[in-house]
Amino acid sequence: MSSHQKKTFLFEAIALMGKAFASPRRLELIDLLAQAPRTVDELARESDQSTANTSQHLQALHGAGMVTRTREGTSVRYALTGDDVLSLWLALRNASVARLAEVERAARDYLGQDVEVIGRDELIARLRTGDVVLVDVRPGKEYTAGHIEGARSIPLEELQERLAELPSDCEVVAYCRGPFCAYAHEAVRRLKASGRSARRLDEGWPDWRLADTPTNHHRAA
Amino acid sequence: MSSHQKKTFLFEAIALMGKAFASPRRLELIDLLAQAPRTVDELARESDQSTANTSQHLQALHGAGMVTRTREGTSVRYALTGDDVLSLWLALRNASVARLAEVERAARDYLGQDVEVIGRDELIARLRTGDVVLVDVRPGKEYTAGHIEGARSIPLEELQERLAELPSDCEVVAYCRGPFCAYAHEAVRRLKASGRSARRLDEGWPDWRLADTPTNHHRAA
DNA sequence: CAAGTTATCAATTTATCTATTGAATACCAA
DNA sequence: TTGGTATTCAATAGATAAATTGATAACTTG
Repeated sequence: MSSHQKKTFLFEAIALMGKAFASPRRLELIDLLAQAPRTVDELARESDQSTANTSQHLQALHGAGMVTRTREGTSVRYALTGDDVLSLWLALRNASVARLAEVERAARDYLGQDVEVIGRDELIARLRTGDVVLVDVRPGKEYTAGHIEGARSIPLEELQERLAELPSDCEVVAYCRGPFCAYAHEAVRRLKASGRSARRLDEGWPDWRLADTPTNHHRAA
Repeated sequence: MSSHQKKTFLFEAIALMGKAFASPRRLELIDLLAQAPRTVDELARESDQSTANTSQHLQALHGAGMVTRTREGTSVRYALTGDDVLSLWLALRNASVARLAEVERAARDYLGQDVEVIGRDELIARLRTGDVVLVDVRPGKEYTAGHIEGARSIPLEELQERLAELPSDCEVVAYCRGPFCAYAHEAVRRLKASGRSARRLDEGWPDWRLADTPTNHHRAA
């Protein structure tokens, strides 16, 4: 076999993983799994597609080495294989918004009116001085699977009725799944409508966690 | 338009970039562009495919925001859009070899017998004490487009006849395009066959350069 | 402006991918 | 063992993508 043919096989093998990113449906599944492992059924409901279809996409992802599957009684729980895969997804997400105007437009359209943001460094400083309260507005299960240290969980759905839990004399910072997730945007809008001072963290939990472990993200986990 | 429909549009937009990674031919082009900008004709020759086909793939990459095109007289020069795209490609390459056995196998098969490697940190230390000579065995144009500081250019093709240029009393370290490039492997094998002490650097020029600028690779360049 | 090079376009064929449907399988609990 | 739930399989139709071919357009040089 010629040398160039061998090189062709190599690129074909890499493309096995590349193909996994070619379908919007699969990207949506990856995005959900980036927050927490989930069963097929949960994924199907949350991504609004049929169970059979979801299962097939998950098998495609499994074939590309991007997710692991674990049987749990009657259901099967899928999870991202490791931080290298997570970081790959985040890199794609960030590059696409930086380089494709249509992504930027679609994101603005989905997220609605932008709200004031706070960056990582400022948040860390303000958490240290204690004049800010950090709120995780994702669903409870995702908070349980992992969250920023010092954050309290108030899922967006419960925000309205649990307003009293938040001290009224200090600023609220909300975060959610990431820059393309609407939860934190909506939370800040609601908080402001209730007369609170609020901003959203400009990154989500996966971004925060990866930045916290500054190992080389090119490598395997 | 419903909220979920807007989210669907967002993922469809991101998939525009994801699709770019779905074809082995395109990956080969990206890999070449990761070293240095090139014209359509050069890319077609180096990736061993027709000019028309190459041009079409390049247009696909351009549509995905991953390459820029510049007319230069009678030809058109393509280049990767920025470091975020480069780092995305490296992340895919590294994740695929870590997670897919077929990539690992295809790589081993293409690269042949493995040779001794040296890591980044050790190389830096040895360069400081001066008891090692670093050689860039990529084609001259790629060296010109950028190389590791302190490296000298001896393209693999010329290695045999230029052996005398290398001091015989110190170890030689060779590097090339990256871990999937056969040049450094072959260079080390030839050097050893000539009785030299030689190892290959375990990363290529793009990897080295990105690691040197420890900005967050998730962000745009 | 004519000739030659480089790149792109347009049309076609072939191959691959996606979503849907309905059936089949694996597991749990009674 | 039986019934119920969760997941996967198999088959199909529809949609997309890839490589090839030959023609066209853009530019440079003589």
